[in-house]
Amino acid sequence: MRQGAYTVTMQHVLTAISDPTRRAALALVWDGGEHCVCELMARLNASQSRMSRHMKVLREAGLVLDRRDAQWVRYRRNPQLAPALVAIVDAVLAAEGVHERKVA
Amino acid sequence: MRQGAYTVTMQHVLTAISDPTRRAALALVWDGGEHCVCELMARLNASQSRMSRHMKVLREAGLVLDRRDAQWVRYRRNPQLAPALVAIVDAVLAAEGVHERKVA
DNA sequence: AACGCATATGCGGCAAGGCGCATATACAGT
DNA sequence: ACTGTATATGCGCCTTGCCGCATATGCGTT
Repeated sequence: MRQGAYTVTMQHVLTAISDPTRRAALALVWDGGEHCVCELMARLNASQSRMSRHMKVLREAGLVLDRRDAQWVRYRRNPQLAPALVAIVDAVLAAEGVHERKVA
Repeated sequence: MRQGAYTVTMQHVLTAISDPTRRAALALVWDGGEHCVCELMARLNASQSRMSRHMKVLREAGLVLDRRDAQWVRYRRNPQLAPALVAIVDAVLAAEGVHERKVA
């Protein structure tokens, strides 16, 4: 049945966005564009293995999709994400966005 | 400054709702009423120390408030919670609620 | 085929989190 | 004061999670 699988996904989503670095990566990818790991590494000041692993978690939670493009792997927001889960991500990113305005 | 403190709270909130038992407890308390630990224990089938600790995490995240009432401690939703954080909780609880309808 | 760049992953260490058990604390009733 | 009920917490165990390092893999260039 779907119910069980869904609850697991929900749990995965929450676990995924509970890490600051992953939230930051998600925020970058949430613009709808494609971003290679090297870009995310640079912008988030994260090591290669660390970044790669974090993206894996986001991917396995269903939040992002990845695509091979020559030597790069492009990550992008998953457009098929269930609306209820999109709502969660939007709420979280919005809550973080509230402050940075002050700085910017 | 407030910004740092807020980000920490945000992190606390996400950590708090990342646990299934805590989400369930939050859902119960989210009705606006007061609930003693014994009630939550019974309804969530959790041990006493486990329930008490989980509620402590929710309290420290600012999600709930507690009040002594004779031998009981009544927990309730925190009405002062920042709107941006309320939005997160609402989104999460709504996402979970989607399924239980099928069962009920 | 050899090299270089980009990404993924096995491994080990270390810190954080959840739980049960026992105990402490708070309060009410007798 | 003593007992019973309700809740909190110190402690130790065990699991999970994050990270760096080293290595493997995929792909393009020469």
